[in-house]
Amino acid sequence: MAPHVDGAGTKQQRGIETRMALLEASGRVFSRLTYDQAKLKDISDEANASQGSIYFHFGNKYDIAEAVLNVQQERMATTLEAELSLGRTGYDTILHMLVKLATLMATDPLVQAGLQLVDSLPEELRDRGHDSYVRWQERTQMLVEQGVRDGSITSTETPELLAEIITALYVGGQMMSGMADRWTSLPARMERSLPFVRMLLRPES
Amino acid sequence: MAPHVDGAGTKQQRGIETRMALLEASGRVFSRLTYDQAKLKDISDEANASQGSIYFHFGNKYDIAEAVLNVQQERMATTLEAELSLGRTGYDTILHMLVKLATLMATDPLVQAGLQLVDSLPEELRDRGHDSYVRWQERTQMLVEQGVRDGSITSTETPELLAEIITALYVGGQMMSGMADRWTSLPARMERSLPFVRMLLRPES
Amino acid sequence: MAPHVDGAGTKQQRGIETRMALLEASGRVFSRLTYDQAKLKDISDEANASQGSIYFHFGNKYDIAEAVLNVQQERMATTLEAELSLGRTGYDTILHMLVKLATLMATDPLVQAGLQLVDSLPEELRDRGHDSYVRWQERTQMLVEQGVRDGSITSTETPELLAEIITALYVGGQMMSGMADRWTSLPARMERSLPFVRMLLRPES
Amino acid sequence: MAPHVDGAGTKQQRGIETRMALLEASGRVFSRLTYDQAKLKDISDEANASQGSIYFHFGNKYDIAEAVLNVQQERMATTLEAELSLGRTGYDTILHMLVKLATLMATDPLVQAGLQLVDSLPEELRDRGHDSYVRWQERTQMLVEQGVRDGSITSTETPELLAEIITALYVGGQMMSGMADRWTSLPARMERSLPFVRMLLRPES
DNA sequence: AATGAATGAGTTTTCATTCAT
DNA sequence: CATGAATGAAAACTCATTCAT
Repeated sequence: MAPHVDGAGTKQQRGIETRMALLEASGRVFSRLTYDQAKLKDISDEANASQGSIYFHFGNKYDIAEAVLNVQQERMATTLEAELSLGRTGYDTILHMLVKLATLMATDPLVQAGLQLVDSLPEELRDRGHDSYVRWQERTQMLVEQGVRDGSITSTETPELLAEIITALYVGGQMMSGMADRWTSLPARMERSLPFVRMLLRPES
Repeated sequence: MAPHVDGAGTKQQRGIETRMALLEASGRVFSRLTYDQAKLKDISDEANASQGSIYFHFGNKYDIAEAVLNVQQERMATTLEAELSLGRTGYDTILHMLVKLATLMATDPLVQAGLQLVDSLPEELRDRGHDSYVRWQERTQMLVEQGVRDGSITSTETPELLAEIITALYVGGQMMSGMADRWTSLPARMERSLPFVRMLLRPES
Repeated sequence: MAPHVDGAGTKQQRGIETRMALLEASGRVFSRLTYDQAKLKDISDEANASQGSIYFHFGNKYDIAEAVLNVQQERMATTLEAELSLGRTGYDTILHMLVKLATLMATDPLVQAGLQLVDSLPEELRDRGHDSYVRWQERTQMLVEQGVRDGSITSTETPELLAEIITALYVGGQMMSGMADRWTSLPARMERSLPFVRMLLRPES
Repeated sequence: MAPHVDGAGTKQQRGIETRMALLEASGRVFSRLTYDQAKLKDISDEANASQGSIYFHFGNKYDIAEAVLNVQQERMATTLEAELSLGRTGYDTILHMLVKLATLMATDPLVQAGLQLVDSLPEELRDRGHDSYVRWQERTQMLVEQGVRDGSITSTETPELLAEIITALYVGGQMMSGMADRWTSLPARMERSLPFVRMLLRPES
């Protein structure tokens, strides 16, 4: 069974390496260019492989973009999971989460590719990208609710509204720093935002 | 000499109408699709005109996208100017500006097209789009400084930081509502954010 | 509306000419080569047109093959209709029909293309080609039945069987002469077969 | 030296099995698809072998198609030889031959593959396929001549014409039943045709 | 012998742009 | 001014063939 039918179909060491090289090359290319601007030749050149190898490993352009999106979502989910598993208060988790995600975005080209890709994808995939933003806000809302329960969050606003504001703040910061310097400045920017997130969640203090 | 060279030439009635129809059709098409996804045929069909007419009126694809971007920036600038000319305090101006821009984005397809277009454009134009976000933040910063001078803003944070936060909040909200329902919900969303902007600018109150 | 959406969409004289040139070029090419062996470049070269023009007029390879098939079926149907409308006996009509179709196949490259194309087409289209053979046998059966009614056919075999035999004889002759000399010999071959068809339909005489 | 060069070399058991599996898989695949539609991957998958193995055993695509053609012609020749060696009259041999070949075609996928393959092959091979139809007609003519000599055939038509008619009838039947149900119905169809072949060869009776 | 991986030439398709009327 | 037609260069995709293990 050809690898592109099932990511785990790869049988030989060399195949695994090429597949990964292609994926990382895609990350670098898609983090600079839109789906349509990026040519398969750009990717295969960047990976020092042939154009045919993309077909062998991923099937077509759409599918390699999807693979990139999957990796991005996995890595972000993993980062999130790691924060959630530490047993901290809702409040602490939110603040740490913002910083950790910012750092991930600032350093991981595959994650950046996912971010950049979202709004240039063919319809179906773009919707998948949008969904991930919605789920992100939902996750934030759950953390706010947890924070209210554990007393670490004292705001009397609804968790829904607080999550909406925090998400907007985060997403906006991500956009602005993406435009400015390809997310390099995102962690610093996020640090600067934290006092306001605190003010939002614990207004009295 | 062709209209696209001679911006204010001897346009006849029919020509003006076609040009406008094409521009508005571009707005509708580009607000749904990226620069590359949108085909000139989509636009000419949407405008009930021929593909050739686009070349007569705009020169090429790049130029019609640029025209859309120009219209968007004009309309946003006009809206802004209108708010600035009312002689209100910096604080009031900022709040009103946020709401007015949200309403504009929610209703004007050409403005939406500009928003959607930004991150799928060829390099040079994309940079122009990015610049407009930077100028927006600068404008906000100036308004904050004005608010500090006129006493309507009492925060002790630097105007630069305040402007950064407000801009991120706005941009993030715009992204989220664009994804959710093509900006329909943006005005309502912005209203919900205002209390936080107040808290930001006048923390004691 | 682009011509390839609707064959009748062509609006200008030049367009009509190019479309026809492409169709006839397709006939010549497809009568020599299978669907896959024939390259679009062969067709556009043969028609002295650009490859893009095929896209403009027909949309894609599949559709130009379908257009060829349609023309073949039309021309054969027209020939058939002409014979049927003469008000002859069933017996006479069958004999004349065989000869007329043989002549058509021997002379019309587009009809030949249809014949040659049938068994190298993508699945769906191939089935359409097969259907036309089935309908042909049905038509023959109807003529036999008519001949029995009008007394011109005296065989006591079932019309179904007679039609099956005649059709096989015809189809086999068409195959053999197609292989031998691209259908040039088909009319002569058909003439040689007629006595046997007579013997079949009027055994006593 | 590789098997495909050394037809009778030191094949090991495993090699023989793989080669045969590939050949039979080719039969199944080529009986459904044209030369170009059939991909080597289809064949190796069908044989549960690797693509590479085809090259070891057959050299290339052209050669595996040729091997299929060879097997088809061998099997048909063998069937024919068996009938010829029974010392029957020309008349009896012809009738039995038609039935036996029909049965072979109805049951042997490799023979079916040869039939289907003929008119989609690259030029040179296709000609070989066509030749086999010509030789078939010649063989039939020889049998008619034999029948005339041994008195089992009483028609006064020339053996050439009789052979032409019988071959056309056979080939046509084969085409029609191939289209209808992949040759399943061919033996029954042939049985139905026999009375007419009799009428052809012995008109008085 | 066999396999999975890799290659690259060939083909179709796409579509911005140009052209003739 | 406008249109439909035509073009050709650029891409994606396909897949027979070769390669390394």
